[in-house]
Amino acid sequence: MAVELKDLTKSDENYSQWYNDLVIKAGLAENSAVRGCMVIKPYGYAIWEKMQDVLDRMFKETGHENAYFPLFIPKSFFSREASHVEGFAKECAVVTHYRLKNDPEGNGVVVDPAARLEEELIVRPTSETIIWNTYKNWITSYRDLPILCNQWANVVRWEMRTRLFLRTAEFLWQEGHTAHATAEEAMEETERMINVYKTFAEEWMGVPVIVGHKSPNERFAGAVDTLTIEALMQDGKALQSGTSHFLGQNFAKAFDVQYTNKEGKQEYVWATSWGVSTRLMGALIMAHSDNNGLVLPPKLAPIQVVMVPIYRGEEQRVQAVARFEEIARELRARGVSVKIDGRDNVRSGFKFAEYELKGVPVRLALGPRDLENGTIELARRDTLTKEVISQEGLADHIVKLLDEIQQNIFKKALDFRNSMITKVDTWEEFKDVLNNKGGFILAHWDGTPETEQAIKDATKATIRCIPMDVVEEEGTCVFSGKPSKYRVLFAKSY
RNA sequence: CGGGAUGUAGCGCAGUCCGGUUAGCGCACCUGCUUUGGGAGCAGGGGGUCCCAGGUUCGAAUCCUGGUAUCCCGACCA
Repeated sequence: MAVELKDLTKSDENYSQWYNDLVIKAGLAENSAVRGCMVIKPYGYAIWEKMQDVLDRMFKETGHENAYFPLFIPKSFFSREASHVEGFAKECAVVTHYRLKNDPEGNGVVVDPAARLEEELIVRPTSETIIWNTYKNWITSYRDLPILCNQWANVVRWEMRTRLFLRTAEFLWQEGHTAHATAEEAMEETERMINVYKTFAEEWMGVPVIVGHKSPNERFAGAVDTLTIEALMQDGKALQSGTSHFLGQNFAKAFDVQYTNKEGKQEYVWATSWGVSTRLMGALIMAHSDNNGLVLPPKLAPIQVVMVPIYRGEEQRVQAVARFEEIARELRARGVSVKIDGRDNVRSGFKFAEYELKGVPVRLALGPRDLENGTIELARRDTLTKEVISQEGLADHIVKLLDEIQQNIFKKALDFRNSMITKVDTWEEFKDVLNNKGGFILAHWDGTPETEQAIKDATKATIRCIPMDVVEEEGTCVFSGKPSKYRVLFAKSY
């Protein structure tokens, strides 16, 4: 069971190996027999479940309901919205047959050629098409609007190269799909949901994000406008962590979804869609982890406090565990999730290292000395500090401490992120910062897709977003020298 | 689909150039004893289609031919 993490040398290509190593060794996930697909292990899934719980609650608080739509989408649906199919067609898994049969030559089973589907089915890469095909039947009058649905599901995008959590062929996510009577209402919804994501990322994951509009090049296929939250990882690369799209009337027109307004006139419905995925797990890991492993924010940690008894002989072990049981009861009564690790077949030092690797925020150790003195050893994962304190008032202390850790983790990530936003005004500076410092770059851009593409070709950096709080400012494009009205956010990204 | 590399025990690797005992090492696993306030020590033990197929040879993990799988770098992307 002994696992050792390679030393993390940030900002070079070792980081991705280190990340991979960490995900596997911390027991979050591993590669599966199917190329590009991932097995999420119980510990990783427990974190995802917590994320789901919180998000689901936030969606419901903003008026949404859950529903479920089919995994398979008839191929013809994809032809309806031209730019949508262009964005997704290349990476879809296609079902062509519905039956296997025994190989006449005796080599196991083969696809039965007689069982060819008349129309192929696409395994959903996203559900706009099947959902809008359904909404058509749900909507006839303004009284039917708005429709505010969310779906928790898996989707498949046949990516060429995959990375655990960040990009897998199949991934878990939620996708909200809403239908509105007016453009204003749909735009409000688009903004509302990106702000839900921002709140979740910052207050629960402890990951600061920048909210903004995607440039046309980076926009979702089929959207009129895409809002994004962009996070910064410790190696200086950006990670798109959630998106919310204003779809205009594109899908309503493609699927002929009209409603009768108060004046008795037929109008097309306005749409939004928004989603976050298990990629958030990647963001969580890469935003906070250190050389000892994961650092989980208390609000999402499956285990918030772990207790490790120190003992010599069975009698001492039982005593320590018994005292831990009492403390655990007090903590659980305060809503803290606790694990007592009374295993006798690994040593305490091993357990310390193991829970650090797994990112448990607080660790308590209790031995004969403590039992005698009424003290206990408390270690913080975020600062890697430990202190011996009195058992008096321990539960209340820990509740406060968990809160403090949550804030500290966020602050640390925020300070780092802020230190990695650089304003540049020349192309030389741009390249220099990108190569030697990394992080976000605020620079003027002439607003053309051609320039954006040229910058990408030259440096691999893309426009992550045009920040919401952008300030109007006269300037010249860092690449083309043409006039620009504001700075946009560039970075290399995952 | 282009460029590069690698397939040897559950994992990580050495051995391959230069063919030659019974294929080896670290971790993990099993047994026993001693240990236990930061990843224990000693002793013993189990586990192999050396990726697959064919060829050369007295003899192949090693050489040759073909296949196949995986990984990395590009293009694609939440």
